Amino acid sequence: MRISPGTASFQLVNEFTNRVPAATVRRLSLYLRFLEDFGRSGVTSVASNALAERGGTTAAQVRKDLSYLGSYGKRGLGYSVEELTRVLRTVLGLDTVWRVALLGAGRIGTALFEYEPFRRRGFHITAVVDNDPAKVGTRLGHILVRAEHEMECVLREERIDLVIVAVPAPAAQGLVDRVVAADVKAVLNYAPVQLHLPEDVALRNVSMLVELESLSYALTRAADC
Amino acid sequence: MRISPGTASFQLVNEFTNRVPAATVRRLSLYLRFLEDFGRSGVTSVASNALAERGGTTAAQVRKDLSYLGSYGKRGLGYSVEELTRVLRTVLGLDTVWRVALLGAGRIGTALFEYEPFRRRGFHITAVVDNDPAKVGTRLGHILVRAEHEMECVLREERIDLVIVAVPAPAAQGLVDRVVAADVKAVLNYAPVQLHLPEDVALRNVSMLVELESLSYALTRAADC
DNA sequence: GAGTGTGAAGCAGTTCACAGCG
DNA sequence: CGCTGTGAACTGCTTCACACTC
Repeated sequence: MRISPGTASFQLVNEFTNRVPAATVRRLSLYLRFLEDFGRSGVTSVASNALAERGGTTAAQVRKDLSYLGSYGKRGLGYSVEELTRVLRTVLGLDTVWRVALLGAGRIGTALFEYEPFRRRGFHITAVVDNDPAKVGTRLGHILVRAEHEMECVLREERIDLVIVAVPAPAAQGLVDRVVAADVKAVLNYAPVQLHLPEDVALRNVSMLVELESLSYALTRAADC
Repeated sequence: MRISPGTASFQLVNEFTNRVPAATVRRLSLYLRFLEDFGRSGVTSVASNALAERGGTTAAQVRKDLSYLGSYGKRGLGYSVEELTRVLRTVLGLDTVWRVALLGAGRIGTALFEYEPFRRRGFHITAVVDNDPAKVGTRLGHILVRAEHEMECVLREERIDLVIVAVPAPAAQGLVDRVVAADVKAVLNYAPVQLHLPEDVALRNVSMLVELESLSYALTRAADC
């Protein structure tokens, strides 16, 4: 039930990485960010309540979350910043470089393309596709914008792992159908539509409007109490 | 237990709008989008399973969600597209114009500023603040970019309801502290930090990285099974 | 003593199943 | 007969509390 603790190049066993609740996975992302900050400021050991305070949760939550990965804490002391950073990177799959294609080079697409932290985390946008003839052939950074009808070729040539959808809503479903056919297994969707795709393709939706509207709901509620 | 159904300008009673689960609120946003689509294509009545199919949930979920708002369905028939659209707009607080300030006119800020759907939904960005002297005094669309030190004035003058934070991570907390002091009650945070603010201020975080990293986790899991 | 790891309890959101109405 | 509305069962996440270890 315990991963050999002293191993330098440890291997995460399936039993642990299996069945980590989705809510926990999202928090692991945050913890990793905090750990990196702590590391930069020279902290070597961190307790669950420090992570909790930083992330707006409780210490119990942090410990439970981390316990899904194994036993990396030292009782009476906390967690080694360096070790835990390494573990989280591995669990989240951030040891690899992921090859990402950006579909849609409009406002949002361009902003995403230029968003530094993606690259720092190993998400390399190595292909950009757009259907606007005025854009095809131009460059985003040093990446050539390719025509939409070439997408299948591009996905194959660049061995794309993951696709970011930043095209207008009506175009999105048709495009991801082709993406799925080209055997890509992960889609990050910024288009304001609900995409339908097979079970084995991972999908996350980022909706700018949903968040704003939930704030609007909160404001309305606050107003009449 | 029932809101008088025939009233043209109906009023939503507190008992209903109270305690709608957050998860439901987010789905209501989606349903509203679908209803507007249905409306545009001339559909006048829609059943729970149609909404469910469109939104990737189940019919039971849709009915449960809508039941928090009252009884707007007709048994054997479904929901009136027009009526339900109206109800959702009201519940989500989209009958009002919300006055929004954008903090940070960088890549993300600019992209958000130019994102059309915000305005269509009644979120009007009426102020932009940045601390880069090169940007202050220029215009984003027809909005003058103001200096960061003027923020309090701007928030007051423009009677801002809601703030979008799109500044670099290190600047974010200091800025929202001032925003909170200026009595703004809602914050949409795009900066990659966990913000700490009083209970009575609504906060939503949009993290580009968290979503990508949860996909990365999913890809890693998929690979070794 | 300080702080982890974890069963068990508690809570919230989802799904089921069916009575009830149009 | 079709489809809603909803208590009841269920599932899964969070919190608690405490034994355990460094």
